[in-house]
Amino acid sequence: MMSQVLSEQALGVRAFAALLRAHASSTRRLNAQLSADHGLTISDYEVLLRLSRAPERRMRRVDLAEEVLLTASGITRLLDGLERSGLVDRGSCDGDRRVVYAVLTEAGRDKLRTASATHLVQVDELFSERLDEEELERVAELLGKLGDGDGADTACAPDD
Amino acid sequence: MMSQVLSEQALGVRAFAALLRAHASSTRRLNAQLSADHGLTISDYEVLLRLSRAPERRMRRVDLAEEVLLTASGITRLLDGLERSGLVDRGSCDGDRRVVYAVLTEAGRDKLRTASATHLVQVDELFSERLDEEELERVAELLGKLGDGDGADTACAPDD
DNA sequence: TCGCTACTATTGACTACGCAAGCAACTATA
DNA sequence: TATAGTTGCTTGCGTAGTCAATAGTAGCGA
Repeated sequence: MMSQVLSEQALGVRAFAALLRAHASSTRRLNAQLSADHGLTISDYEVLLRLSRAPERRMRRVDLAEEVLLTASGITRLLDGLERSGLVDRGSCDGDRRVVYAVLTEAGRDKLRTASATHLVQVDELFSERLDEEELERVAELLGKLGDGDGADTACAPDD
Repeated sequence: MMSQVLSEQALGVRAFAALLRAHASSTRRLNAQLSADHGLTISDYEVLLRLSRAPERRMRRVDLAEEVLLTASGITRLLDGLERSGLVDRGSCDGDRRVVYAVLTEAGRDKLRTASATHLVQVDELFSERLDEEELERVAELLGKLGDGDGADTACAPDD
């Protein structure tokens, strides 16, 4: 009776295994490239990117955390690093003194621009190497359904 | 001219972003469940699983590392934990004294069996909740192409 | 047999997170 | 206003994983 259940489960379980492998393999490669070329992790990049498209290039830390799927403490530490590198600044919020904005600096914008130039090419190389256009579209769509609830905009290039 | 390049890249880049979100969201949830219910991480589970299906329920550490996409040192530390918990044992290899087998113990088999009972259900719940059968098959296939080269057998249930 | 290179495994130092706990500031309720 | 509950952020501590360096073993060619 267990094996009955198991065979029904095989599909989801197989999909998960494939997800684990695809993620490990692609992030290892892209993270290595991004950090060698620019000293950034993928999460760093994602944060800079979100900030660059936010109004006034700033966001509350909670919101940022939610968008890049980190916890509150994760975002604090990540931003510590970006602040030390001068890519992000802190800004206070009139009207609610609990919140501390993360604000993209000029240096941060520059960094994002130069990092994008190589990173986006590398991402696309990796994926186009293995899937054709139709497949890429489909996999993005299906993975979107597996993401956390609100399928936020997931485009990955800075606006300008 | 940059924007030209960017629009061509959008597909792979979007797929990658979706992969990151889908992975973070599903592993966080499943890891939490697996560790709450059984004190195992997903990697622990994967290792126990591979061992359970290997001849004589044992594998060289290098091979294990490659299968679960960890580095050599990563496997050493992971196995340290499983050894401390008595789920895995060390075995030496006549003929090549460099290699140390990781051997699944009886306790390890039991653990894997009981963990599977809940874990597989949870994995499947998560995925079936969001994708139908045809979609699951398709996403597993596409993700398979993104995995590291040799698309090893990725089934996720113990044999017995 | 001696060295040379390749491979397996481990260790130390480090990073990137997560969780739980805590503080400070806001909101609501009375 | 007091009091209670909630939210935003930070901090201490623990864990999982990486990389670089090391040691032991294997196997080869001179």
